[in-house]
Amino acid sequence: MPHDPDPPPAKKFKPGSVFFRSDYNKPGMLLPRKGNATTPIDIQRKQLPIYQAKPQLLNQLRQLHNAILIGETGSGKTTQIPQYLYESGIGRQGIIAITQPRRVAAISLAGRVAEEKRTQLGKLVGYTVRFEDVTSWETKLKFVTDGMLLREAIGDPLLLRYTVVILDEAHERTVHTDVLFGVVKTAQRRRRELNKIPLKVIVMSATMDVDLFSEYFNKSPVLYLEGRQHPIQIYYTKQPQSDYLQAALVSVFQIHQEAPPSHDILVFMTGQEEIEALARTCRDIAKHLPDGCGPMVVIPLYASLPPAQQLRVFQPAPKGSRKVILSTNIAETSVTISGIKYVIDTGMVKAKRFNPDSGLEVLAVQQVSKAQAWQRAGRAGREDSGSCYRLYTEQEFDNFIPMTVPEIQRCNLAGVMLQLMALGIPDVMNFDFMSKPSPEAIRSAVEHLELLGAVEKKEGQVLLTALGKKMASFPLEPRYARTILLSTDFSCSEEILSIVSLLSVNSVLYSPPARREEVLAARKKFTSSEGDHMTLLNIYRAFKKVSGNKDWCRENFINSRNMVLVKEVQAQLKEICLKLNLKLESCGANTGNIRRCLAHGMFAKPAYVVFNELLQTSHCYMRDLCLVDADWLLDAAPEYFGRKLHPVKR
DNA sequence: GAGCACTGC
Repeated sequence: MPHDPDPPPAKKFKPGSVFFRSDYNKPGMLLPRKGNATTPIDIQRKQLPIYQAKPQLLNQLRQLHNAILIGETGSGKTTQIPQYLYESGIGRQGIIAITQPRRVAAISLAGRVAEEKRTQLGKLVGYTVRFEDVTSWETKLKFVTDGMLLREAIGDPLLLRYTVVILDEAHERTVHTDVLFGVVKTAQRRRRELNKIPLKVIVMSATMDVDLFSEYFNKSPVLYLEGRQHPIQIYYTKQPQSDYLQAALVSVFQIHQEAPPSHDILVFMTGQEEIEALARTCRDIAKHLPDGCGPMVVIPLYASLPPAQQLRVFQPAPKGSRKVILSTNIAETSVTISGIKYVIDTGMVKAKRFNPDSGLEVLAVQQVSKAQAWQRAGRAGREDSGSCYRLYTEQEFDNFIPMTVPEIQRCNLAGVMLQLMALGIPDVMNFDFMSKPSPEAIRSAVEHLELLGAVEKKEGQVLLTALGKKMASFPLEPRYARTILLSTDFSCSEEILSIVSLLSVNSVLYSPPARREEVLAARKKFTSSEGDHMTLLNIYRAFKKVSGNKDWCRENFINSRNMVLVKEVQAQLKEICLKLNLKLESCGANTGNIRRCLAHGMFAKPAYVVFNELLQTSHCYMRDLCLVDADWLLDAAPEYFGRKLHPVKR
């Protein structure tokens, strides 16, 4: 069956990685249709594919309590459906919420819809994300991150302010979306039982595999919307590739030698190190290309890159040059780059898993799912038709798992379980998850919460303690929340608030490997013999002393963006502490108190150090260590350490 | 002496 009707752009560079063609036959595709920036906004709205379906769509949505909506990128579903509902009076008694997994999406979508409604953002149309609430009493269409709506549900489990909740990007299956599924389903049922205004739930997905959604929401009907995705030609390798990096390199230069220079290439890879290595190799080879082959601009893209360098992916390459972007899966959803004509998919991704027995997190390279491979391919067809070169055979693709395992089945559930309890869910052990986590993962999470004193078991029931209730009010991992709550006992709440803020954002340290010596020299100034936490605290204090000066950050290899985030988190945590009447005080030079407090909050592993993270990559790592005394640990959790340190012989 | 995908409250 496989044949080779249309060989790849070139095979001059190195034979052996020839692709053959397969038809891109995902449903719901339209031929290219160009948008027009000068078209008035209400005409633009009517040109969207969804506009044709508006009457039937509203008819259906008016009657249904639940609906699943499949719409591809460009269908206009996210911006139009909330407006259609509002304009036709559906859900007028309350607010229509549209959830998004990402902050930027919530913010920009709200901006777009406000513009279409010709109103000021924050009036009829608004958004709520962490640290930012642009809504008012007038707001009827509210874009919100799923995590934010979940937090809101702790104060109002029936979501009574809302008449419609639209869960967008549901196919991504973030932990927050998954928990929300259960929360809205419960709220719907309870509101019916209590004779309150009904809650309409619309689940929106960009992929076809929605049986689970439909099944979960009482076999609710599935509605289809045409998108504006352009055709994408898929190519597979004829033979399995033993070295996907080598295969990627060959493919980049094959395309480079044949395709017009204005056609940019996006390569999906797994991480910073291999991206930087391949970038160097590409640049070296590009210097020695035959005549007639244009120059190449190679741009790495991954999340830990400083913002200024991330922005380079949006700059067009100089005329006659080709842009080649080497990216992690950040370009799958979070960063959208225009002008991509070719996608090269290595078929690999780095993903985190959690082992509930050992408490060990594993970050490892693995194969992508089919859904993820389609998502990657789709990045080539955003403005025009494109091509996707898969560095694996069609048989290999057939053996990929259909969908990425939902995050809720891969992560530490301690925070999720605590949140469910705070929501007043009666039987958390048997919560109605759409995709159930393993019983071990649930049990391990509840045990962890028990050790932290957040829950207690009574007559087979798991109950939230007063401490647990306070812990749930912090937007933090439970152990961090507990550490803060304990800090008043050690008179060091000021310091602990700073340290927990530092630990709860991505690293504030920026360490370009090429400048290793300089980095070490700069860091030395802040290093504390008492451990990483104290070092971080030193850095934070120095940062505040210079009022967050950006030059200072650059000179000291500090990531200023993350540092600003630390400040915002710290302010938020402080506010919560004040609401809980927690005394804020500093321990001054008595740093032993800080470490003692850390030991009490984060004791969950071997004695003598407490750590921030236990992670397995090529080796097993403990990150962010802090020296503690063994008897502090025994003092913190006598039962736990009595068992772990002196195992009973049988 | 080597290292860490991506979000979010």
